[in-house]
Amino acid sequence: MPELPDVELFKRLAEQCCIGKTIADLKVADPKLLKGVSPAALQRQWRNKKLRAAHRHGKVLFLEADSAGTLAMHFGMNGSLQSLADNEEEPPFVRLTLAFTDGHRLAYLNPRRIGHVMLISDANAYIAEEGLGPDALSPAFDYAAFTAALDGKRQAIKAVLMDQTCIAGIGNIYADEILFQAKLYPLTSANALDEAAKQRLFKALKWVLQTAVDYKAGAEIFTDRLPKGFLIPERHAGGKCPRCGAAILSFKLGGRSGYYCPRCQPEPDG
DNA sequence: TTAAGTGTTGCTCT
DNA sequence: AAGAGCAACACTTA
Repeated sequence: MPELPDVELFKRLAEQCCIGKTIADLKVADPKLLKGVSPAALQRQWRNKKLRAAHRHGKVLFLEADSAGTLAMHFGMNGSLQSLADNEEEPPFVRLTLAFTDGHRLAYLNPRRIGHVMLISDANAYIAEEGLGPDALSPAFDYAAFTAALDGKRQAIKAVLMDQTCIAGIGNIYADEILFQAKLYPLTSANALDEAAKQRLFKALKWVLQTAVDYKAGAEIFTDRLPKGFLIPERHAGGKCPRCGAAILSFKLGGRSGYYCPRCQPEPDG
């Protein structure tokens, strides 16, 4: 479920096991996911180069190789990154593999093949071309930047939170969580929020994303723990509000399902 | 067996 | 012109 917190963990994984190491080989198992370069050309360019750095902007992970460009990885609906030990068997759905000279591999998985891996010259150029807004967790995205991002937006606040050109990193699930923690009705128009609501929303945005990163980083693989009081585990039909126990309701926005607590997140005036 | 699903894009209709 | 809705993408899981 790669929204910002998940991609942040992929970035840390890459930093822990790959940065500064030399790429012995690069294998593209699924050319359809590769954009802007052919598998053969990428392999030629990246072989014997060092992986210099990993960066993240919103939901995109950047892997930077010494004098061989940067890979921009988008994980789509359910892609992931895994580190594989020397003789560890490859899991299903691996679409691209970096093999290092120390024997371990970094695998990009994507079961449903929605997503892409693109070779670019520079992360900032990619961000500008894609029109991505500021990264939701970057310190530069402060309260002033947040109110500026919301300025003049008449859409539902949830739609604005998920709009990657407005704020980068928030998807369907974390948008619901942030609105729940801020006690805001998801379909309220963004320009109907008063100062107090905006401040609550900004605090919830930073707190939810940072907390999710911290908890996931501390959790064992596959346990995916979240602190008490999060909506996410109850985010389904029949769920109960973790704060007040009311039945969680669902709604649709732009074809996506959303969930909220009608008691904690009441509809304004209605 | 059918439907829903974490993301994005592009088209259509207001 | 902006905004909303929808299908499509490819495939798994409930």
